[in-house]
Amino acid sequence: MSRSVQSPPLKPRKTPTQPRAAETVAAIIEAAAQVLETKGFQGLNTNAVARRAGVSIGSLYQYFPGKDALTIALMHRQANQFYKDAAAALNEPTGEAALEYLIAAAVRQQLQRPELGRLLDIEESRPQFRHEITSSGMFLALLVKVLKRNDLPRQSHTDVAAGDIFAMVRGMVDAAGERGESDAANLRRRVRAAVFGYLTGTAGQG
Amino acid sequence: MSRSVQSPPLKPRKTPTQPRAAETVAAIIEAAAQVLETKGFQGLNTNAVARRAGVSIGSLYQYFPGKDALTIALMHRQANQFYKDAAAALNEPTGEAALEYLIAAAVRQQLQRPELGRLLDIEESRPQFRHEITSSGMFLALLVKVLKRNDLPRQSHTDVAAGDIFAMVRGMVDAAGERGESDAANLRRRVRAAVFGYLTGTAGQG
Amino acid sequence: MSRSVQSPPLKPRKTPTQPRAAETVAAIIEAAAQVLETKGFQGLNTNAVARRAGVSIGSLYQYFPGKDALTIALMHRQANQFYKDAAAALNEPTGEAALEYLIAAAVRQQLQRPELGRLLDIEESRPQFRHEITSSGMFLALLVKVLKRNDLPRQSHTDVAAGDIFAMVRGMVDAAGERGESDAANLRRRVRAAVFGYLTGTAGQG
Amino acid sequence: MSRSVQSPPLKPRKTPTQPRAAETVAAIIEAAAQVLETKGFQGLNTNAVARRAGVSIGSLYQYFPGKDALTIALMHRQANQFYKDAAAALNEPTGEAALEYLIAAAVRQQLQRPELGRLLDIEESRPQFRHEITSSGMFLALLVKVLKRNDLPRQSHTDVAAGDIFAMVRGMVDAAGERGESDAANLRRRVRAAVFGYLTGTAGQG
DNA sequence: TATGAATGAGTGTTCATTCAT
DNA sequence: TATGAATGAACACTCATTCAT
Repeated sequence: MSRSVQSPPLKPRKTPTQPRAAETVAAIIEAAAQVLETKGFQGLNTNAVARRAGVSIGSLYQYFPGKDALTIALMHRQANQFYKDAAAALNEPTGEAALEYLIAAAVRQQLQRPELGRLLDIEESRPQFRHEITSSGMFLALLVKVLKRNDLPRQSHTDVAAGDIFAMVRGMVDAAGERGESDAANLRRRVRAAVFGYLTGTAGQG
Repeated sequence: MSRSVQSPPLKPRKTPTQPRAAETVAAIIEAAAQVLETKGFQGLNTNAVARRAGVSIGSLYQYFPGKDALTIALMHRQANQFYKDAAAALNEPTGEAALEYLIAAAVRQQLQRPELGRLLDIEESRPQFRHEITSSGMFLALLVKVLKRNDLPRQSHTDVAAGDIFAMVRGMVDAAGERGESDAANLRRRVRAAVFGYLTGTAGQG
Repeated sequence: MSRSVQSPPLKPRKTPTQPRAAETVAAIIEAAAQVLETKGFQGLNTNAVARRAGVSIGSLYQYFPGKDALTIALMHRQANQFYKDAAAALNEPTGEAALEYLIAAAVRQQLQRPELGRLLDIEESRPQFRHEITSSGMFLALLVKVLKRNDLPRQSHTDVAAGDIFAMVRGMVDAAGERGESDAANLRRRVRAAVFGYLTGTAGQG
Repeated sequence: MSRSVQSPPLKPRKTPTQPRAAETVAAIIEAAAQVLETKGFQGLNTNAVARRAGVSIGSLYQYFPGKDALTIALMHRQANQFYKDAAAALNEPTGEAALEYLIAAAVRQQLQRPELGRLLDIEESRPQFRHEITSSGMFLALLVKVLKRNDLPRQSHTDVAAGDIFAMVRGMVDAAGERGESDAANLRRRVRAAVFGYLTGTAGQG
C-alpha cells in the first residue's frame, strides 16, 4: 500500500526470548558489520545482510523494523563493547593514567576492525542517528569525566576540550586504520603526544 | 537502462570551451554542492542536481559522464579553491609560520561551508575517489613540504607525522563545523595547540 | 532507505506537457481501470498497471507519486466523464425531468463499465479518498440541487434525502451491474420507482 | 512458504468439540471483527488477528486453514446472528408486517456495528466469497419469501424485486452507518418509504 | 545541442503460511 | 496441542542513465 505516515521506527521490534532467536539477532548484526566492512555504505542493504547472516529477509524484519534500526543495533553493539573496555579508565589513580587508558582503548577498538569503526563513525553523524548510543558518545562522556581530574592541565572549557580531543583521536585512529596500520603501541604513542600536547598548549587559555 | 557494470567513467565528458558551456558546468557543480549540503548523501541524485542547476538531466549528462564524475568535479573545485589560498603557506619565511598559515587556511575553508566540507571529506575516503585530487590531498601535500622545514621539531617519519596532523586537523575542524562554531580565531588557536603539541611530543622519537 | 515521514502524496507528480507524455498518462489510467476490472483490488498493483499500459514502472512513477494517486486519477477521470453527462440534468425544465435525467445518467455510467464503477464506488469510501472528486460526489451534489426544485415532493431535510437517494441508486445500479444486467431501460424504470416512491413516502415527514 | 497457488481451503479446519477450543475459535473471530473495524481491509492480517485474540499465529492456523477461511467464519457468525433475529419476520401475520420486521432487523444489525457491517458487505462481493452464507444471503432469501405474500403489491419478477430492495436497503443502511447515524427509528422510516414506494411503483409492471 | 520522457535493475518492506520445538 | 521463529514471494518505489525528438 502507500507509505507509512509514521516516522520510521528505530527500536528493535521484539526482544528475542528463545535462544534460537537471540542467535539469529546476533548473526544478523554481525552480518551487517561484515557487509558494511566489505561493501561499504552502498553495499549495505537488507537483502545482502540477510543473505550473509544465512537467514531470510523476513527474519531480519522480525527483529529489526527497518534498515536504520539494524544500523543502530550495530552501533549499540560496538558501543557496548567499547564501554566494557573503556569504562575501566575511571578506575585509574591519576587523570593522566585514565586518559592514557582511554586512548589505548580507542586505539584497541579501532585497530580491531578498522573499516567497521571508521564507517560507523561516519554513520553516527547522520541526523537520524545523532541521539543514539554510540562508541563515540561513550568515549566523549568518559573523556569529559577524565578531563576534570586535578592532575591534568586545567581547561577553561572542559566540554570544548573534550570535543577537540575526541575529534583528534577519532581522526587519527580512523586514518591509521584506513592506512592499514597495525602497530598499536606506535599509534598510541602518537595519539598521546597529540592529546597531551593539546592539553598543555591550551591550558589556562580561553 | 541500468547502472553500468563497467567501472564508470570519472572524467568530465568534454572540456567546455565556449563560455556558455562553462557557465552551465559551473552551475551544475554548485548545484551539486548545494544539494549535498542541504540533503546529504541520500539527497544527492542527478535529477535533483539538474533541477537545482536549472538544466535538464540530459544536459547534465552532456558534461558529466555519471554521478561520480560530478562528485569528483565538485571535489576538484574545492581542492582548487583551497590550493589557491593554502599554497601561499610555502612563501612564509619560517616553518612555524607556514604551518600556522596552513592551519588557518584549513579553518577558513571549513568554516566557510562546514557541511559541504565535512561531507566531501567523507566522500574522499570512498574507494572510487581515493586517487582523485582533493582538498585533503592538497593539504597533505603541502603539509609534507612544510614539515621538512628546519625550524620545526624534526620528525623521524615526516609522512606519518603529516598523516597524523592532517587527520587531527581535519577531525577538529569537521567537528567544529558540525557543532556550528564560527569563531575562526578560537578554533585556530586550539588546532595550533594540538598540532604543535603533537610535533613537540613526537620529536625525535620513533 | 527508510520510509517517508511525509503523508503519502496524492496529487499527480507532473502535468505532462508533451503529447507523448499525455498519451502515457492516459494509457496508465486506462490500464489501471482494466486491471481493477479484471483482477480486483488485490490485483491492482503498480507493476501490473505499468505492464498492461505497456510502459515501465519508472514511467508510471514519473506521473503518479504513488499507488493511491493513480487510483485518484482514475476516480477523477470517471467523475469528469460522469459530470459531462449528468450536469445536463440541471437544464431540464422540471425537477422530475431533472431527477429522471440524473437517474438515467447514473444507470448509463454504471452499465457501461459495471465492475469498474462498482469497485470505484467501494474505493471512494476509503478514508484516504474521502475528500477526492468522485462520480459519487458529483452525483450527490447534483442531487442536492435537483431536490430543491419546486415540483418535487418537499423534503424536510434535503441533504438527508439526497444521501438516501444517492445510496439507494448506487446500491441498485451496482447490484444490477454485478448481476450482469444490460437492459438500461428496465433498470431505469425500477430505480425511478424507488426514488420517486421514496420522495413521496417521506414528503413532509421528519 | 509462499501463498498457495491452489484454490485455498475455505472451510474451518476442525470443528472444535472441546469447550476450550470453541472459546479460542470465538475469540479469534471476534478479534478479526475488531481488527477489521478499526484497521480496515489493509489492517486485517492474520498476525494482527492472532495478537488481538491473544493466541499464537500457529493456533490460528490450527483452527482456520487460511485468511479467507477466517473472513468466512466471521461472515457466517454475522449471518447467523442476523438470521436469528430476522427469521422471526416469517411469523408476522401480514406481508407488510413481515417486510417491516425485516427492514427493522437490517437496520438493527447495521447500526449495531456499522463499520463491520459495511466492510463485510463489501467483502461478500469478492469472487472467493460469492457462494458463502452471509447476512446478505439470509436477508435476500427471507425477502424473496416475504415478497410472495398476498397483501404486498404483486411483482412480476419477485427475484428481481427482492434484489432491488435488498440493494436499496443495504445501500441506505451502509451509508447511514458510515455517516454515523444512530437514530434507528428515523432510518427505519426512510428505508420503509423507499421499499414500499418501490413496491408500489413497480407493481404490475414488467 | 538541449530536452525530458522513458527505462528497469535494485532495494526496503509486508504478510500469509509453515514447521521445528 | 500450542508456540513463535522462520520463510520468501510479492509489491511499492527510487534513481542513474539513455535516447528519440
